[in-house]
This record gives sequence, structure tokens and C-alpha cells, in this order.
Amino acid sequence: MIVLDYRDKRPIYEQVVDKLENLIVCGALESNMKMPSVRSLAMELSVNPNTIQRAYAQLEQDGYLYTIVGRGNYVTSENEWKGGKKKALCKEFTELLAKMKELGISRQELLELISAQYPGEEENV
Amino acid sequence: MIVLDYRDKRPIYEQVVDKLENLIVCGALESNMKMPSVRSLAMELSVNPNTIQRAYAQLEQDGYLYTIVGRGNYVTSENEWKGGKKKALCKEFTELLAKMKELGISRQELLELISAQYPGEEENV
Amino acid sequence: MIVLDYRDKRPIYEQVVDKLENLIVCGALESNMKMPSVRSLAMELSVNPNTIQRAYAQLEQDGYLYTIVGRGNYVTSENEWKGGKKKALCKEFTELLAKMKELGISRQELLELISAQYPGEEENV
Amino acid sequence: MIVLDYRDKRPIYEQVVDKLENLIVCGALESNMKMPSVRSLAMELSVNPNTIQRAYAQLEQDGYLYTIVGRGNYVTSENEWKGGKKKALCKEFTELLAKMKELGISRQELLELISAQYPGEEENV
DNA sequence: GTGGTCTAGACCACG
DNA sequence: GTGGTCTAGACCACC
Repeated sequence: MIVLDYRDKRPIYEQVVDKLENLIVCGALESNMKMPSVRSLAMELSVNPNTIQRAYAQLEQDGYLYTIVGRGNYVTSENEWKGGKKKALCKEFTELLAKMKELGISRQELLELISAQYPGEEENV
Repeated sequence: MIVLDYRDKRPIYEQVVDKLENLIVCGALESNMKMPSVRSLAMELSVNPNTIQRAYAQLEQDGYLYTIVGRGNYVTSENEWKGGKKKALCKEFTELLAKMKELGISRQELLELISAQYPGEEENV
Repeated sequence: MIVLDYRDKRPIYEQVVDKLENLIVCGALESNMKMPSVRSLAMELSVNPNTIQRAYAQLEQDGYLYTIVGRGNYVTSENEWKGGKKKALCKEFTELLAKMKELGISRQELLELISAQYPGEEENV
Repeated sequence: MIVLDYRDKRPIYEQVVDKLENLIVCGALESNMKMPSVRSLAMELSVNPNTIQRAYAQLEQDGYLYTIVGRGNYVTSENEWKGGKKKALCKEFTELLAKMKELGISRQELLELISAQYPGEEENV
């Protein structure tokens, strides 16, 4: 389900947050689905339960999970996190655009990169 | 020349690297220009010389500076770093696009964000 | 009669206490009225009978219910809990006022908040 | 500086957060003042450093502190937290008002409680 | 069994 | 010396 990269400089709990967030965003973990328990996921990843606990706490704070004490952690429904996520990505996109523009990358080059991701849609839409 | 933000979570040396890289990319620091000495820049920013030393080392590794022992640090000529930088940014851009597409952000929305950065250029260029 | 919020951080029994207390305070549950049995309410809410038992015990301790062993739980008459409740709320109110004053919130602002709750009563009453 | 109440059911870190927040709000801890280090405060309170760490992290997230890794924790300037705090208190105030109104506490009684806190200001302001 | 908190002790990057 | 992370192991309330 998750593979940790111990060569990565980022803390483990952050890697776990990232991977799980991706799984939730891409729909692999469905709304209201029960997540593996703190202890079981810790065992599976050979990591201390506290570390998973911290990751789950972060995900809850970011709105991707909700916790019922004594029962487990569950995946939040999509519309509760979608708005925030979209806003964050657009911000990142704008900042990246600024850097690219400064380097002299033309609007045309950007459009080509986009067309590679959104095939079939003509440019004169 | 450089203003540090001590509340930034990133380490100081990384901020210095970032700022200097920006100054080089935007052309404020010209090719083959002599950089301020480690000690003088450390004094100017009120930080430990080790911190500046580390930043310079990082910039040299990234190809933005070259060192002449006993003489100082100099700015690399543009064509030596431009290709790598551009490639890195395009890769980042493509990965970000993939995430945005997954979230359901339309091609149209992207074009609007781009138009905000590249004003004056019509969409049917 | 009662709707539980499983995403609420508070324990279930505490939510039950709160909801029942509200129903008693607002008069929906009249004095000396018989409460539903522990088991039946537990069934209705799909929770463990222990949870309801604990809630009833708490309500009894707070003076809102009295128990007749072998018969069931009954709502206390109003005058037995009203005094204590009022005193507790006023204490809470005073403490909150102190905090607000410390933050520089003016008397005028407080009056406006009150007017929003007690509409129709003029300020010079 | 801080006294813990071990009979309190709330977690220790939460008590620490509460006390420190109060000290900051009331001005006892001035802007940009250096807080005691994690380890020293832990020693002073006879508590594990992790516990203090968690409290500081919470306070940072709430905007009362900012952290410079390797240097220490510092008190945020007032205007960075004042708005959020005021909003939170007003919300609490409104909710409390609703409860009091339900219990039949009159507007007049509230005004008297307020006058006790804001002496000298006449009612017909 | 579940999540939440806490202790004791360790290592790391940073300055 | 500072904050940040992690482990190992423990206890608690809740259900």
C-alpha cells in the first residue's frame, strides 16, 4: 500500500501523509472507508505507532480523515477537501509560472506541455 | 542585496542559495562577476561565515558559481546553467499538471492562470 | 429524538448527556416524566447500553434525573436543577467577560451581540 | 511561571498551551520575546520535553509563537493573533447567550453582570 | 481493540 | 544548545 524511502530527507510521517493524501485524492481510498488502524499500519511499515499517529493527526487536520476515538480513522468525503486542495495547487502553479517566465520560457512552450497532458483538446478552444 | 526571513522554516543557507540563484537567473548578477567574499557577505547578513560558505558550495554544485582558490567566487556564464534549470522547471511543471488534471481542473482554467502571468498575448497565438 | 454526531470529538455518552439536558432545560421532557429505558434508548441510537447507562448516571448526578430502582429513570422537577444551572452559566459568563475585556472588546460591542440574541428589546430598557 | 494541575483530566500539553496563551494575551509575554527552551521548560515543570514540544507546536500553529530552529521559540506580535482570538471569543459569547436565554435569564440580568465588569460606564451610553 | 497521551532516551540538522 | 524526529514501551478512556 505504501513504500517508504529511507534515503528521503523528509521525516517519515510526512512521507506517509503525502502518500495517503495522494491515494485519497486519486480516489483509491473511498469516502467513509475505514483506514488501517494506527498499530496495524505501523506494523506493516515497520515503524513506531507514534509516527503513524502523527501522520493520521496531520491528515485529519488537513481535512482528509476524520477520527472516531475507539473506532478508527475514516476517509472524509471528497467535497470537504477538494476546494482547499484546488486552491493550493493553483497557487503553486502560479508561483511556478513566475519562475518559468523569468527564465524566458515562452507561452507557446507552456501550451505545448499542457497539450501533452490534455490530449485531444484543440488549442483554439 | 538580500533580506533574510528568520521565520522561514527553511535553513538560512538554503534561503541564501535561493536568493542568490534568483539574482543570477534574473541577470542582476552578471556572468563572470566576482561575488562578495564569504566573510563580507556573512557580516552584511549578520550570520555565521559557515552559513555563507555552505550556500556558496551549494551554488557551485548547482553550476551557478565557480571558485578560483585564493581569488574568490565568480558567477558562471548563463549558458552553463540555463539548460539544466529549464529542464528541471519543465519537469516540475509537468508533474504539477498531472496533479491538477487528476483533481479535475480544466484546460480552460489553466489557460486563464497563464494569461494572468503573460498579459497582452492573445489566446489564439 | 436524539441525533448523534460520530465525528464529534466528545465521547458518545457526553453527547447523550448534553442532548438530554437540553431537552429537559427547554421543557421538551417534562417534570416527573418517565425516560425511555436504558436498553430501548440504546437500541434506538444503535449504541452500547453501557453508554446510555453512563449518560443516565451523569444526568442523575447533575440533578436532572432521579432513579427508582426496578421502575426506571424520571425527570426531576424544574426547581431542583434550575438554580444550579443558572449559577453555573452566570459564572461562565463572567469569566468569558473578563477575557473579552482583556482583549479590548468594548461594552458597546457586547451590547450589540446581546441585542442580536434578544431582538425587539430597546437598549434603554 | 506555570503550575500544572495533575487532577485536571485534560492532557498536560493542552494545559500548557492554555496557560501560555493566556500569558501572551494578557501581555505578560511581550512580542518577539524569547520563550524558555523546550528542554528547560520541561525540566522546570518536571515533564518530558516531548510534551512541551507539542505544546509549542500547537501555539505556533495557532499563531502565538514562531519558531527558529536551532535558536528557540519567540512570541508573535499582537496583531497576528488578535483578530482570530476576538472572533473566537465572540462566537463563544453568542453560544453562551443562547443557552442563558433558553434558561430564561433576562436581558436585564446580563446587563448587570456586564456592568460589574465594566464599572464606571453608564448604561445609557 | 481503538485512538490519545506520556515517558525515557536517542540521533539529527542547524547555527 | 536549539528544535525536530523517532523508537520502545506504557497507561488511559472509550466502545
